Amino acid sequence: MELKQIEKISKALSDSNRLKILQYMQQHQGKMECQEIGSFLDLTQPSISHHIKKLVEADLIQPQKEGRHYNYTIHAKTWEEYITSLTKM
Amino acid sequence: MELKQIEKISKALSDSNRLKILQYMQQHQGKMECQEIGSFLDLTQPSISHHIKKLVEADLIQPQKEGRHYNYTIHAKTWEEYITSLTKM
DNA sequence: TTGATATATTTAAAAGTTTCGATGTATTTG
DNA sequence: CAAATACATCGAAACTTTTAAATATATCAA
Repeated sequence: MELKQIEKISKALSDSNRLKILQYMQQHQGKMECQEIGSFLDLTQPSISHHIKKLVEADLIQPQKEGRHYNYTIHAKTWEEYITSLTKM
Repeated sequence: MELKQIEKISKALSDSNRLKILQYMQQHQGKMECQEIGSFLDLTQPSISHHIKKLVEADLIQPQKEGRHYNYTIHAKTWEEYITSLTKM
């Protein structure tokens, strides 16, 4: 994995709201809907949207549109590659 | 590992200059002197000092004073705990 | 002790991030 | 089609990070 990508993923992981989103996803079979987040994070909808975007851009989660919802799933491959890169580093 | 600590370490890893410092250390038996960094990173001495401080504060590296130098070693325990926390998350 | 070397700290500017209100867009429902 | 729902985008304020110049401190060497 490229250094720039490691940097990007680390940046995505460097905010506790985003870590909480990821934790929540893991506790729900790696899936969640966007609106669920509002109920456990004290943030407005645009802020949540911003955080999710960072996670998507880092390729840590993948969005799937389902009607007017989005469903997000953890992207295990990126996750593994990141961990592998850190381990080798 | 606490969420706040994961956040802090991720933040420390979210800058390519700091990643390069860590890579350099790994390629040199987990050790390096501060001045060596100036020769491969295009940064001034205060900037390098700042980056090293971030890594020390995240407990990713440990400073040891030797004369007028500092020697830094990678702190394997923190590294492992961080990776374990991510894996479990 | 004086000068040189290695690193840290302070200060300030520039750049980036986070947050929210307002508004926009797409999709479903009535 | 109009209203409601889910999410995205824009714009601006507040805050944080990165960087470097200037300065400080500690250690070694002569």
